Amino acid sequence: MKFEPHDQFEQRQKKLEAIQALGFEAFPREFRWTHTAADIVREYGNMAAPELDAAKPGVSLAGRIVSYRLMGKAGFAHLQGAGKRVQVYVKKDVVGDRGFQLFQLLDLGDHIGIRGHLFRTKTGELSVWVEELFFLSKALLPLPEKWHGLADVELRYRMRYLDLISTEKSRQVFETRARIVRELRKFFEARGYIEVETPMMHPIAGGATARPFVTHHNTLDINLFLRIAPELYLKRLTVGGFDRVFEINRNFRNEGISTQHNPEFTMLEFYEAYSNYRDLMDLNEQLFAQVAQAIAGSTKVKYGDVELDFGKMERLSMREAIVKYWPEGAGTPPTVQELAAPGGAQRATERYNQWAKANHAEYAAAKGNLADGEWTGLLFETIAEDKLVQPTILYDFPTEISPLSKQKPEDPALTERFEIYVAGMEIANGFSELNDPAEQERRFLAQIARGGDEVPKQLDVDYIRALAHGMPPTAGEGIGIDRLTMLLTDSHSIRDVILFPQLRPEGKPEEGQAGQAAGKA
RNA sequence: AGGGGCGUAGCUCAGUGGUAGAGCAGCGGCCUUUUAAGCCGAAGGUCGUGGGUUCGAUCCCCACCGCCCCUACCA
Repeated sequence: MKFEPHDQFEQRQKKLEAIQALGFEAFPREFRWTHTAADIVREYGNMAAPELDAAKPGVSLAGRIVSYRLMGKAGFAHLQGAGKRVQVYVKKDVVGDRGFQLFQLLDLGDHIGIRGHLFRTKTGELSVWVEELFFLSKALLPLPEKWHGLADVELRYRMRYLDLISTEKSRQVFETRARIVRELRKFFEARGYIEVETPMMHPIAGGATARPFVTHHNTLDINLFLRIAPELYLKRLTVGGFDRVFEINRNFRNEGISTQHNPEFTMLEFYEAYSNYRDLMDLNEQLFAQVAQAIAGSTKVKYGDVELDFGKMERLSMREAIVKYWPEGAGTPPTVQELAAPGGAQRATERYNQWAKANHAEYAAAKGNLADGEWTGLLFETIAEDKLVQPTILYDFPTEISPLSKQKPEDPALTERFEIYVAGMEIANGFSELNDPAEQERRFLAQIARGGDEVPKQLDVDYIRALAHGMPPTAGEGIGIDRLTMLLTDSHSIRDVILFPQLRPEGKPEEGQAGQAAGKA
């Protein structure tokens, strides 16, 4: 074992030996505490010095030493637990020679337990008058600098444990994330949903358009894909009679990494039989308002320099959004009817691109030959997506880009699908589920014919067969938990809401990496 | 993948074409109500890596490695 900084590591090992020489165990097994730091602050935070002196409330407390001031024959330290800290005061003539020798051998980062009573110091800080000290664990490596903490973002991600100790804001983000997940479970359980877990390893990576990770099962000798979505399994469950199901778990997509993308990310997916996409839109308005209220205490949430209002959601069809956010100066906006006409979306996009070229605006670059619906999707993403800052339900997606959604009865070019956008990010995606097995097969085959590595190579016959056994009319949706957490914690990088975000492995690339056999690209 | 930025002590950061600095942490000493404790003393560095220019490079140039941001793919 050899870690930087060697000198401090060795120094602390010597101290640990000295602590053992005093008769303390190096790695004790337990400490029976009576109060947490939070308990002490909550119960005695407002008690004045004379009251404390009269009552001398007894406490046993454990925690990590995060500040340490030794002054000859007495000293102070702060013990931190679960983000809260309490000062302790250690006096040689109270704790005795052995106890004080132990105190002198402590370092920032060590865990100790103390028994004593509460009092206030001259300067008024609520503190524990230590009567007995218990050694609990040595930090052989030092903590980050006590005032600035850990500022290097790379170190914060790689050594998250240090970030959690020294950056209170970071702790809170992950506590909030846990509360968000709890609220979501409460919301769905209150509506009669049951939570399930479906496979993460799929023989066919379906349910979304994305490049999958491939792995291999030795005994079966088959390749498997880490799931890109749980969708097709959850819908098998609605066939099976689970009329209201949800799953909160990871998806894996072998694509770019950015402030909004991590290769593994957490989705809530839920399916509700006998409902359609309009029902889900209504449900979402309640859901987002309720979660925001529970987490932020208001439906209005500060995100950067804007205030997001989850109390109401604008609803726009995709074509309406294109018309609404058509840039000024790019000529007359197309009408919804023009966009709906054959070739209309392409003509509008070309018109937009002429303007974009001349004005150095974002260009709508089409890859290959696009169908009408793909043009519509492309144009929307180019001119409107990042304008959708306030929570917006965008609905009626083209059929060509929605292979799992049910078509609108009055217009088969469109599906009953919506997405929720907030702060320019896609947060949710839901639709009336396509449950016609023949139509589903036709769409899958069309996808496969089109090709590309974001699309399965083979038909998911098992899924079609499940549909053929009869799936009730169902609406389903996925919500990105990481992005939702970003919104509710004012975080602007997905890495700040994922405990251990994906980074390049440390050290030399050729050493011991899993994918070495693949060689250089 | 393309563009921009960053990389100096364990941590947070200064700095200069002439052999490297502070604060915190650590070490020795003093200090029994401090709180970014204080005071005295000593220590700590292949200035990301490898080339090049130069009498001389941490600094200038090139390549590579890593991280961050933007763009592209995507949720």
